[in-house]
Amino acid sequence: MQSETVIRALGALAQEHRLATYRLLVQAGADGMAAGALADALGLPASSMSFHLAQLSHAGLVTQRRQSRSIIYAADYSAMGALMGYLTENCCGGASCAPAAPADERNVA
Amino acid sequence: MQSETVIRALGALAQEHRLATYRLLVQAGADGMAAGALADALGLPASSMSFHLAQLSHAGLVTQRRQSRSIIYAADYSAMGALMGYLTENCCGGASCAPAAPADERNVA
DNA sequence: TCGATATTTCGATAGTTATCGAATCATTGG
DNA sequence: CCAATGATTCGATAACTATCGAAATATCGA
Repeated sequence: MQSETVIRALGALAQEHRLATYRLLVQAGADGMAAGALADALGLPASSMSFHLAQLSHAGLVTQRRQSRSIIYAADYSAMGALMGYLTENCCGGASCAPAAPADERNVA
Repeated sequence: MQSETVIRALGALAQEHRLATYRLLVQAGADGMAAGALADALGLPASSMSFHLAQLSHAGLVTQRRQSRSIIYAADYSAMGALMGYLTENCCGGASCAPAAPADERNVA
């Protein structure tokens, strides 16, 4: 994982509505949730929700698929796993302050 | 860990210079590095470096101590550990996509 | 105390990000 | 094919963030 990718992922999660969105999608699991359902749940106008979903999507944190008129978003766990791996590798110099992640994709940004 | 704290930490790391700074501090370990040394290493003017260090500090990711004329910054691993814990708890609904963290500070943002 | 060194604070400016209504696009049911 | 529904794109605006020089603050050595 490259630092630019990491920065995009961190930046995507570093916003109230997007962090809440991501958490809802994690809870929803593989079924995911439609953009409109997310907007309702968070009390956001559709255009704002769409803006935030685009950020999460661009950061690779969520996937999208169309189901009839709705677009269903779902959390992409592998991206979060990669992010966790990067943070772990770059925290405590790999000796790990929190035991986690694969540990052989060592990365010098 | 509260979501506001999480957002601040994520936001602090979601910036090229600050991520690089944090990585240098992780490598430096407990000895830490002086603000000026960090500025030199990253090729940033002192005032910009100071700005970024303040963000990291405000997010609780680094500690600071004065040593004579210099101010030494060091990575605070516990904050990163807490962040990792939060992300893990809120990723895969705690079932963990990347096995990590304490796991009993369950948190509903 | 004075001058030099290390850092932070201030202030101006440029760039980025968030917000949200209106317009547009895509899909479905009748 | 048309109206309705679900979502995105556009455009304007407000808010926040980054940058960096100059000025201010703290510490040390002579």
